[in-house]
Amino acid sequence: MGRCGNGIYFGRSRMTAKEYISEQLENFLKFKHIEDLDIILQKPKDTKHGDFASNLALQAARHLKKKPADIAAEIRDYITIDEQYISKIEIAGPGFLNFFAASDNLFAQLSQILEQREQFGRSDLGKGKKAQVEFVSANPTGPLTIGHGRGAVFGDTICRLLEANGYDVTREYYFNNAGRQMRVLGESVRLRYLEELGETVTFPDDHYQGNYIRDIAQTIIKKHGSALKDDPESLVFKDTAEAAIFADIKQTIKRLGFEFDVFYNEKTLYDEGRIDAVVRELNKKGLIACRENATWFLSSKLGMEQDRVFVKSSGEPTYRLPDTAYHIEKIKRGYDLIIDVFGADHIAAFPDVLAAVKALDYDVEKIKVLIHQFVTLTENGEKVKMSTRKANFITLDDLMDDVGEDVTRYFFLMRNMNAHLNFDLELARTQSDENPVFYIQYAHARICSIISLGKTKQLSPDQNANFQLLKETEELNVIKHLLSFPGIVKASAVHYEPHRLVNYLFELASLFHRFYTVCRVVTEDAELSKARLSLIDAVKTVLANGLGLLGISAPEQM
RNA sequence: GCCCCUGUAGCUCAGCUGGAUAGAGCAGAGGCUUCCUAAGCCUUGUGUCGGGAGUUCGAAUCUCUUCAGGGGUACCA
Repeated sequence: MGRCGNGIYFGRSRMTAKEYISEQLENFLKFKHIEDLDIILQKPKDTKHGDFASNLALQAARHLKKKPADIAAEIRDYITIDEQYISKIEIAGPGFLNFFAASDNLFAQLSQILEQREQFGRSDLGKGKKAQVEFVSANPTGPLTIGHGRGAVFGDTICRLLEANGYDVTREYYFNNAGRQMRVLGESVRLRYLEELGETVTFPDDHYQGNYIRDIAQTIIKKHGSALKDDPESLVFKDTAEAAIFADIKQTIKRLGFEFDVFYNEKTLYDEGRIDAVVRELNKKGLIACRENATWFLSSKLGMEQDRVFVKSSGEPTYRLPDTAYHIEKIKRGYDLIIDVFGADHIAAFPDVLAAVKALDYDVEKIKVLIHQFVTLTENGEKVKMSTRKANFITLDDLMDDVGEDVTRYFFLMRNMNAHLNFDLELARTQSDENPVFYIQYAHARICSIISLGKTKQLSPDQNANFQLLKETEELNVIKHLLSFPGIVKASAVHYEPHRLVNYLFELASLFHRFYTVCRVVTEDAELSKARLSLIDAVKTVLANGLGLLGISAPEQM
């Protein structure tokens, strides 16, 4: 309502320039009896093309059978130029309509940023709605690695973006501590335990090789001595490992800057009978069959390529069955939005699961599956293959030790999630000073420094400063970019693409640095100084708000 | 074989619902500080937007096809 995309506010009016122009264009369409044409107002790349551009004349050419340029002229004459909103309209190129916003009203909006402060950029898009985001969800077999990092940071940032848009968000971690992996983990610990007690054992290749296994064995020795030596069935090994590894994972996640609200154990689904219920209900729909002692989900009846095994002939369910039960359980909890964050290796798993959920008449439209591509790690120009089992991995903690938490988060967020992330370890380690995150943070620190200098001269930012004095191109470019922040936050959330915000902040920092070299802020001219201090205070606000949404700190000095 | 993702400057990548001369960082070359942090700014070169066809006023963006890379296609998760 109050905010609108790239909208620019005008005075006390509740309508933005964009809304005003849209309304005028709608009226034109009605006047001409043209239907099914969308009004598209773009922010032109080139500032010479105004603040908003419309291609309406080009599109309407088909309907009206006239030249686009003539229609554009007709539209221009049709529109009432209310100087509260627009200063002029130009026709350019093949028939674009370029609208120029009235500058006085840019200033009114700038003032708004200083009034809204940390609220600026937030919206109530998801007000009253509950969202649940499931991510990381690594089984507790080892420390979180760089491979998990992307999903972790991406998931948390999605949560932050949803929260900024008014959603009530639950961060959830789903795990399974009962499968084959975990049995191997327990056995790995037991063998190391025996080794540490001086026994000679053969340690199989397919067991967990990492040093952390030995550490866990040591803690067991401290607590139990050699009492478990002849008890190969003891659950102490697995349980101790699970507890230790989970503690480690939680600590890593805390360091990344967030915490999970819920750790959901897959076992719960069995205990509550939800697994059996899924099979029973699907069976009622004729979607279950037994073949060769296994229970099959007849997904081919629902248009899937092939049927899938839900329960193996051994009696053990495949992952698809509990996943189905889990999603149904989440829907029953009453969320309006359910998000799964998966790595590309899970891409094949969800269509069958969603098909099963849908077959049982649940609303799968609420479920959004976000897939992020892999992180390919390179070191010395060579790809590093990572495997938790082989202990051939770099942990997230290692990474944060090397380059810091901020750089870690930034690195994982800066690229589109459906593109592979090429993580160059050497670059992250040795050239971290050149990382763009510092460029953005430096802009923030610089502003803090200037503002404190202003204070020594009794000059402070003021939302009622005389913004009319801001006339330089560099100043106006900064202001216009600031005003598009709410739209970026919204778009980043709606499309689940945090990298849009990353790019936005980088551009803002760039525009600020340019402004800084051209315009001196603190001068003998008190009025102008105040106006510029207020401007950079607004930049600082947006930088801090934006970095906050990415979980990256905004330092006061560097 | 089939499905999904990707292919844009030497390298790493942006490019929003198709729009007006395709952008940034790094790397290369050169410059800027009597003055608010030089972790900064400015100048400079680079493109068959993987190839081909189509849709249209207009395509890096949509459709088809083809090539290349990654992932999936298990009674593993």
